[in-house]
Amino acid sequence: MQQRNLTEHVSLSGETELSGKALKVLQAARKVFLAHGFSAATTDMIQREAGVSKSTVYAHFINKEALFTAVIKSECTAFTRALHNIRFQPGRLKETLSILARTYLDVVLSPSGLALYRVAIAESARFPALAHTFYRAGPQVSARLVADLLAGASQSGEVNFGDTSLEAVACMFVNLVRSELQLQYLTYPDSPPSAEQIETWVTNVVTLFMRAYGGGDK
Amino acid sequence: MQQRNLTEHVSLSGETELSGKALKVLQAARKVFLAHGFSAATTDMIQREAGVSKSTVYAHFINKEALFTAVIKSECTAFTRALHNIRFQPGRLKETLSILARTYLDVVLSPSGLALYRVAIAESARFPALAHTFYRAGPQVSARLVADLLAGASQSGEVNFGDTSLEAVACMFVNLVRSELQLQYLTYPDSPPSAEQIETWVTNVVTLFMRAYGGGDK
DNA sequence: GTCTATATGAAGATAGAC
DNA sequence: GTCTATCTTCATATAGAC
Repeated sequence: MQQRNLTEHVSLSGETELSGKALKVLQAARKVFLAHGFSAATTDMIQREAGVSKSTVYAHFINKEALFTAVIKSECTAFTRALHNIRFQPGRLKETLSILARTYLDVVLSPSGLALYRVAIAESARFPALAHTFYRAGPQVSARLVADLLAGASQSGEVNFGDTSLEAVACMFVNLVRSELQLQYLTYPDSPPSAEQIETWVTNVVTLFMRAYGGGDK
Repeated sequence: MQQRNLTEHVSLSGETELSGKALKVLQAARKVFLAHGFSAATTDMIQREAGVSKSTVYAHFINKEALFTAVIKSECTAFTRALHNIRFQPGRLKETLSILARTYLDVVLSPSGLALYRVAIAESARFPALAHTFYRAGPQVSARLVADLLAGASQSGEVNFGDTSLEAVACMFVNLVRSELQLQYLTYPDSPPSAEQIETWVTNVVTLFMRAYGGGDK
């Protein structure tokens, strides 16, 4: 455990209580770390952003690493929570996949979703455990969600995956939904994907999967 | 231009001449920046790695930013060159796509390919122009290569893309080939994807596309 | 161009009063 | 817990001799 004597259970989302200034520090750290990454962020920026003094920062977190860890873990938790808001009803697989894809992209392409990806990847050498947490909280959870959906469709005979495992299909789906738009946004941060671009991409991806696996038992 | 009086045309790959120590500096900078990113890398590391003094570094590059820019541009050029080594013959689309996918993954999952991606993304806010260069040199070139291949297959009636544009199909293909294994390697740098994992993934992806678009005119 | 030595500033972290 | 003031280290960059 790398925190100090916080009231308990840190969470940026305010699930739980933390003395006022500690929360301010954590929120400030979130903003600064997500914007600048670990190395380029300074404790001065965080302190200033939080409106507290340096020693208040260090009263709550033993050092910069601990603060970073707290922020990233908290973001991963929030990310997973956002994913679990994705709901779908069985039947009408094509529509369901489209909705799921759009909702997933909403999270992935949100400012904090994008920044979390960037920072987790950038710091994977220095913070390997955080990178693992990120993978499990994001890509892995998403693939699991899609796999559950596909399992239902498979049982009802709506789809036929041939020799490809259901998990592999789910994994391919989430990767394909995410990758190109995310990469474009990461490399052109000033030109976020337009709503039309997103819609076209989702349509193309869903069409690809329906052409390949749709049409039921063969 | 951010370099100083180099003999001419910097290139890490040794295309061209640069006074001995300047090349040493650039090679050292490559190693250090790709390993640590921009902020965590220090000119001390580079100087030590190159076996020269601080002032030798600054005799050739006006500052740390210029050195970083030179390194990343050079890596992007090398990346594109590696991609253009991908050759394929028309006909036998499925085999050709598999070969292309494996060769592409070879480049993307190489230590320098992976590091370039990580650093370009991590520093896209501070060096937007470099991020653009990276996107064009990597993902964009790859998609173009695949599009050219698919155009041939489409003309010969080997495939039918329905309402989806050829460029979109090519883009989806390279993204799907890359994304999952790259992300796994980025988040678990100590467990590179195994040969079997790569083979399975490529098979699944190629199968997906052949099921969706193969079988010729419909 | 290249070196040694150094100026200058900034960053992480702490001391000690309240 | 919180502040102001400060310690210490280290990073970028330069000066000046050869």
